[in-house]
Amino acid sequence: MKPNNLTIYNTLSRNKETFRPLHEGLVGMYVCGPTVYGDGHLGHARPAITFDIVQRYLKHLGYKVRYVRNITDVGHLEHDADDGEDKIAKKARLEQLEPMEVVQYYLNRYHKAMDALNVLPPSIEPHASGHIIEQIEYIKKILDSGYAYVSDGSVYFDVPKFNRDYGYGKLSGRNIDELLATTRDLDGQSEKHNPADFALWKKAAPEHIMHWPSPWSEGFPGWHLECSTMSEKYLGSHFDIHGGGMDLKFPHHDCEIAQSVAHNGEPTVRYWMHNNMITINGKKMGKSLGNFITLDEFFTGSHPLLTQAYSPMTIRFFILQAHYRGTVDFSNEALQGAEKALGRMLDAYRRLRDLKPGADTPVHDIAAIERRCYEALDDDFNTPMVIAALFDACRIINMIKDGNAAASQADIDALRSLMDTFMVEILGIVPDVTAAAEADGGQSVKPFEDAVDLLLEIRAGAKRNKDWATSDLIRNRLSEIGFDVKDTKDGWEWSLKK
RNA sequence: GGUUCCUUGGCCGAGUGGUUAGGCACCGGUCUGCAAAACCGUUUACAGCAGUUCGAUUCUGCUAGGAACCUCCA
Repeated sequence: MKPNNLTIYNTLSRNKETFRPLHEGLVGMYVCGPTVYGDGHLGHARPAITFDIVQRYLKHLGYKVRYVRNITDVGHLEHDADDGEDKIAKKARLEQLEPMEVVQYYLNRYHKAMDALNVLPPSIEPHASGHIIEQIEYIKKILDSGYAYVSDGSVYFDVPKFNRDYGYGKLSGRNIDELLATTRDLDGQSEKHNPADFALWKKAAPEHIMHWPSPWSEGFPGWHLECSTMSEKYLGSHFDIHGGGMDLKFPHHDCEIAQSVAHNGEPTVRYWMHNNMITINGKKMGKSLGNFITLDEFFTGSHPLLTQAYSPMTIRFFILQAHYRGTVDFSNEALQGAEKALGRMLDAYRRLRDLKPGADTPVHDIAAIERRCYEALDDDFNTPMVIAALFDACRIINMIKDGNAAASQADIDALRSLMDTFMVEILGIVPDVTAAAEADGGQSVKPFEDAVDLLLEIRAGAKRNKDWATSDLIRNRLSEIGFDVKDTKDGWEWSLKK
């Protein structure tokens, strides 16, 4: 374990708190994952990347992290909740597919997008549909404790009773009395004792195709239950971090707290973390708003709002340039700025490879930059400050490369270690790789890279002879083919054009 | 209406009661056969009003504008 002073902003206390795990050296973390009934969009990238950083940094500090991120494949009701039809079932019928086939299709695509964004997989990715038995057992315990009731084959959580005993809505700061006063009684909710009560188990309507047997009815679990059930199953009745989007604070997470407390008698989560939303032109992206852009559309540029394609790493870098608790607004101008900034950082990282020492003793205070990186991460994962510090390192790298600054071997080693640790390992920023290069670890492209170097060697010879025609011909032709060629003090460097 | 929160320079985006965030863009310079890159330098800030303070962008109040949640959504 490295000594650390990590602080985390706890949504529940509304304060930054020193992080101390429940069990020495171990961290349990649960994050609300995607509902896989459609393509992953920008909104999915934010929490995935936010908690990817949390996972990576905790691991870097030496913790053994069990990171659970669920897959919601049952239980979320459609907007027109009157017919009680499951979201996934509805989409499935639309496409004439088996529901689980829809789930698998979109889950595969989700994983592919996460890989492209260099989001590490969670330790466990449990499906709600695979934990129906556990959820039924969970409901039984809540019924036993007296905080739920059965009504016409469905089971509802008794919110007023829970509120009297423990207080409901603490996370979102909601006042239950006002909630009750402002919630209208809707048709079809008459089986509830109170409009604020939420379903733990819902009897399936005849046309509902995803349903399971239970002691109360043929039906499906309520939409808050899976997270309480699966987090307890894999992390225990008390665990460290629970994350998700801010939009989930209410009702989802407040309901989770209610369920867990009714089930165990006390809260289960120690640190609640919520990432903020992504907006497009100042408005939240939403399925109902119709302004959402899928990740694939970003990667290919195929959306009317996009003037060009943006690589997965550009998206990741852009998100990390803002703090996770702030909103971030997407615009082409901002994205293009991020793309250039990322290129600058990756260029410097590449130059690190063949940096030559020109001094015997260290001349740069790389340790100070490292300190700034740790302080930033310890301060509730302040990734923008880490990036700012790394850019200072990039400037030093460029100066050494250009011969504008001396450096010792120790300096160069420190810079390499710094960039490898913070840029690559913790921020997860790496060059985008092509599918071909990825397939065999770069073996197949090596000969082509050597061929480009050969051409540039010939060009260097032409330059020595002041044969500018040949020199420019090679550079121009390579440019047409798709390479950027830059001359340096003692040679050249090239890269594929963006 | 209720709850929570935001408003920083051309753009994005940190942060702080008094000291350069960083990136992109722009401008000037150095370097270069040219180009690109790189480096150096300059310029543009803290929504408005009032208060607390020796001093506020940073604390308090009010005003204006905006957002999320309260209903499926990351």
